[in-house]
Formats: sequence, C-alpha cells, structure tokens
Amino acid sequence: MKENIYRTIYCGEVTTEYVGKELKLAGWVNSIRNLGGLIFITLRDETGIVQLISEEVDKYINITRESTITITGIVQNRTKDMINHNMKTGEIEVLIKSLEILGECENVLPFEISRSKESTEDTRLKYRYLDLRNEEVHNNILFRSKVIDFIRTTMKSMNFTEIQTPIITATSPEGARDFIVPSRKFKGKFYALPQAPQIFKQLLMVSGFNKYFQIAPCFRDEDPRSDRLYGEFYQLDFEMSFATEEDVYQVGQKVFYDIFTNFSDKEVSPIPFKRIPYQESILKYGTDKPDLRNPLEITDITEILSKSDFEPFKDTTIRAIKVESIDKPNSWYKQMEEYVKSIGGILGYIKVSEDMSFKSSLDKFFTDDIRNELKENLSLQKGNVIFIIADKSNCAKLMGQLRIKLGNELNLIDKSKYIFCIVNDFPFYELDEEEGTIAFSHNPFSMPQGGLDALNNQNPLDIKAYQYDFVCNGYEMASGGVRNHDRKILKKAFEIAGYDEEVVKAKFPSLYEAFRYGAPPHAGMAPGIDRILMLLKDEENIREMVAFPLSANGSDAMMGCPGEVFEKQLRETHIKIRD
RNA sequence: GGUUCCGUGGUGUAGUGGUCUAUCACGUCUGCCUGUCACGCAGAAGAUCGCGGGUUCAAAUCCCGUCGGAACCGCCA
Repeated sequence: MKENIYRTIYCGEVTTEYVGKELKLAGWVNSIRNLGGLIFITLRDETGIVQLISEEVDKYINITRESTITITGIVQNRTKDMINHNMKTGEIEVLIKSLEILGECENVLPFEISRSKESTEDTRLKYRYLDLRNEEVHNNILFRSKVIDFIRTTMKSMNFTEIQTPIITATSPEGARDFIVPSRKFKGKFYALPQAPQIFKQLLMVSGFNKYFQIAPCFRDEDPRSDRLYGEFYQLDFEMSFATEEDVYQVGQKVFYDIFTNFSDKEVSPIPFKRIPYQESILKYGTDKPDLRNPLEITDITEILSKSDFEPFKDTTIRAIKVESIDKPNSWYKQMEEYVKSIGGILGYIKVSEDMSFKSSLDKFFTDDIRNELKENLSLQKGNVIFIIADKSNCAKLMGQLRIKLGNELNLIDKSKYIFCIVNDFPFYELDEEEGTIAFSHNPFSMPQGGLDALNNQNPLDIKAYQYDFVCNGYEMASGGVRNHDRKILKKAFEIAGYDEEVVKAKFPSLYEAFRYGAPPHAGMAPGIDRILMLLKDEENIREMVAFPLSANGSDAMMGCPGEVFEKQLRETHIKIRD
C-alpha cells in the first residue's frame, strides 16, 4: 500500500530494518500497560501486533482499549533481555512521537476480544463486528476468501466459465421452502430467491455453454443444524454439457482432493474415491453419508436369527455390528442400551467368551446351528462383542446411529484423515408411505438409469437414478446427477409419479420448453462451500465460517432482522398482514 | 411441529433448600509503580440470580407457566 495520512507500514511488518526510522502506524489498541513512569501500548491491525512505548504517560492515560489510533514514532531496538520471542515484532518497539485517536472505544466491551469465542453465540452475533476482531474468528474469514480464490482458479484451469444467474427469480415447486419476495408491479405475484441455480445452469447447457460454474448463493427457508446454515449458503455449482457421471466424478474428485490437500495437513483419501452404491451404504453404514473413518460395519443377520424362537426376532429385520474387543464395565453396556432406547430401538448384545461360548441374555433362544452360523457369518473370535438391533421398519437407521455412537465411545475414529467416498445409484423413485403412491425420491431432474426403456419395463422402485453424493467423514459434501434432458423420458418419469404432461409444463415451464430445441446431455454437481470450510477448520459449527450468519433461530440481532417494513412498502407490494 | 439441555454483575463461571448480605477469573474505576508484554501491588464499584406464579418457616436452588438461547428429530427436490 502507498503510504497515506494514517500509516506508512502495517503493524506486523515493522522489523529491525526500520530501526531509527520514523514511521506511521494505525490500528486498534490491543492492550495498555501503564507502569507509572512508562507506558506500553500494543497496536493491532490485520497483519499483527507491535508494541508502542512512551514515557509521557499522562498524554495517553485516557486511551481505551480497542480504540483506533494513528501514531507517528521512531522504531528502536529492544535490548537483548527485553526481546519478546512470542511476538513477530518482538525485537523492536516504536517510541511514540505523536498519537491521534481516530475512533474511540467504550471502556466496557460486550466481551473480551481475545476470548470472544467463549461468549454465547447470540452475544457474539449481536456484536459480530467485535467478534470478528478475534484473531481466530477473523482468520476463518480470511481463510474462506483464500479457499474461494483457489476454487475459482481450479475451475477456470479446467476451462469452466463463471456465470452469474439471477437472485430474483421464480418460486420452485419442489424441494425446500422458498424465500418469497412480493412484486410491486404485478399485484398478487411473487418472486422467489433461488434454492439453487439448478434450472438456470441447465438452461445454460441448452445455450451451448460447455462448462459452467458459479460460487452460488442458495436460499432455503428450512430449519438449520450445526452443520447446516439457515437462510443462505454457498455452493460451488457446476455443470457440463455432453458429459457423463464419470466426467463429473473426475472434476469433483480433483476439486475436493486439491482443496483438502492444499488447505489442510490431514491425510486425504487418494483419487479415485471409493464408490458405494446407495443400497450398500444403507446396509453397511446405516446412512447415505457414511463416515469411513469408522471401521465398524453393519451385517444383516435376519436370516440367521429369524430361526430363533425369540418372539422379537420374528418377521423383522435384524442387523449386527461386530466390535473386535471392548474393555468397558457393565454400566457402559447399560448406557448403550439406554442410548438405543432413546433413539427408538432395543439393543441386544453378545460377548464371545474365551471358549467361544456366548455370554448374552439372548443365548438361551439360540440353537447350536444359529450359534455356528453367527460365528461363521461374522467371523467371530474370542473377545468379540456383537451388538444387535431388530426393527421392522427402521433397522438400518438405528444401526447407523449405533455405529456412530460405538465409533465415538470406543475411540475408533481416526481424526487425522479426510476419507471421501462417492455414494451413487440412488433410487429414482420411492414409496410415499402415507399415500402409498410412487414419488420421486431425489429430484425429478435426474436421469433414470436405463432411460425410457427402464421406465417402461422395470418396477419403478427398482430403477436407479444417475444421482450421486460426495461424502467426507460423515458429511454430505456435494450432490449431483446426470440430468434428464429428454422430453419423452421426462414425461414418462412424471407419469409414473402420477403427474400428466401439464404438470411438468406447469412446474418446470422453462426447462420443458427449452428441451424442445436441442438439449445436450448434461451433468453436474454442487459442493457446499461452507461445509468444506467447516471441515477444513475442524469447526463444529458451520456459522464459524461465515462473516455474518443468521443465528440458529433464523434471526439477526445485529441487523434487527427479520423486521417490520414501512406501511408504504406494504401498500406498494399489495400486502396485508393477517392477524 | 416434536424431544432434550441451558439461562447468576459487562464476559465466562461457582453455587442443587438454611447468615447467599451470592464464589472465582477477566474486564471497569481509583491510587501506587520506568521495562512491561496474561505487567504487578493496594482498594472500589458493578447482579431485580431471564420473567410470572406456586410449594416451604426459608427458594438462585424444588414445582408449574412463560420468554430467550442451543443441540437433535421432523424438514432440507
């Protein structure tokens, strides 16, 4: 930076080479140490902290911490015994010649800047501008900027074109709750903020843009979680024409691998990432977003245990997790039983003794055949413990949660790794349990595997979609698919879900119309940027990675949002608030 | 919408029925201090214990309600 009236150099850049020189510094008063006849002030800017010194204590007695100041001073060496090795600028200090207060700070802060992360989140967010002065919080946002730069460079190096799509657009009939915006010019009509640039990116493919990407804001009015932002979040949205699932995997793998190896010291799973069909993932891990750092796997033992006389094992699904060995008191097993109860299941367990007999309350219901089949099927060894849940409708999910719980309890998770996988072959349709009808299980845009032929001839519930997720350490990192660009297949796909062509036209007028005019086969996906950042920084809360996030309840105390609008605005947009 | 947990000076906390007239640390204020860097020392101020009701001789503490916050489930094509 060229020097200006406030500073000639940044705080963190003052080194011994400036000794004897006069310079100007500006920043925040980090601390004040008044020794009576001598005063130390540490000055902070984004680059670091430098110590100022003066013997004219009275002149600076009224300065408050966190005020902004500009000073002129002479850089001087510290004597050897005064050097602070914990400070980048610890070899020097700046003798103040003059000091001007630029922005005074109240003497009582809502929280100590250096300890802001210890405050409750609502206090931090109300004073987010102060929270963001905290070095760690501040660095997360700088980090975010660097990662996004890197993403942009990576995408451009692969010849993707960055294109902005509208923020003010139409409501979408499927998916999440929209944020809607009333129209002034069209009474009774509404715009909506996009849940994703999905339709637009597909239209760009029809327009002949070969590879598109965007660091895209997405808006969804759905309740948040600690790993999911309320309101708005960012995706690296990309799409390619004349492309297959395989082409998208190549880009996705490169993007994730490069980002994670560049911005973290942890070990990243090498390309190609492991691929797991959806059904296998549900069976083995009890979820479609498995944490592969957890070595435990789920085995279906329905066939074996249904032979038992035990009534709860009749006409149900029974699955097991084998743990090599466990050194825990009986009270721990009690806790596990309580845990499973709390998520809605009943836990049984079998300890395999030294003589390979079973120690379990279930054992009395087993025949020798059952015991032997279990031993063989699960490759049981002495010392093993198997955990069993039988549940008619929810076994996979309960086992999935138990698998995570056991992984954590038994310390089986290797936290030094990022293990990626691609979960693919999602089912195209699923049974709507309430209605008993067939519904799209993911999104109606994706291409059914087997195309029209499959739709015509296969049981709809057996049809798989070209639909895939990238998963890392138990988090869904990206979701994508090969899109359905063929009107005939679209029409048929909707027909099976119980909609006629008019519904397709009504729901997706732009796409359905555009596909009349020569659409290329296309495919893409959208990694969640905030979640990538969260994983890279090992943050438990995704809001730590956003400069000004909405709080978990969807409000912003700093901005007073959501808030009321002026009567005039309501009138102009033809809105009447109902009681 | 459901479940669980939490709410004590500016901040973070201690306290689970009895001198609580509420603990400690940081911060703030006053005084002393010329080598600090988490400066030190001496002193001071600062709390309707979220709010309302109840139980009790007695409530920060137990109960009910309410408000606020968080996590999880639902939801997130």
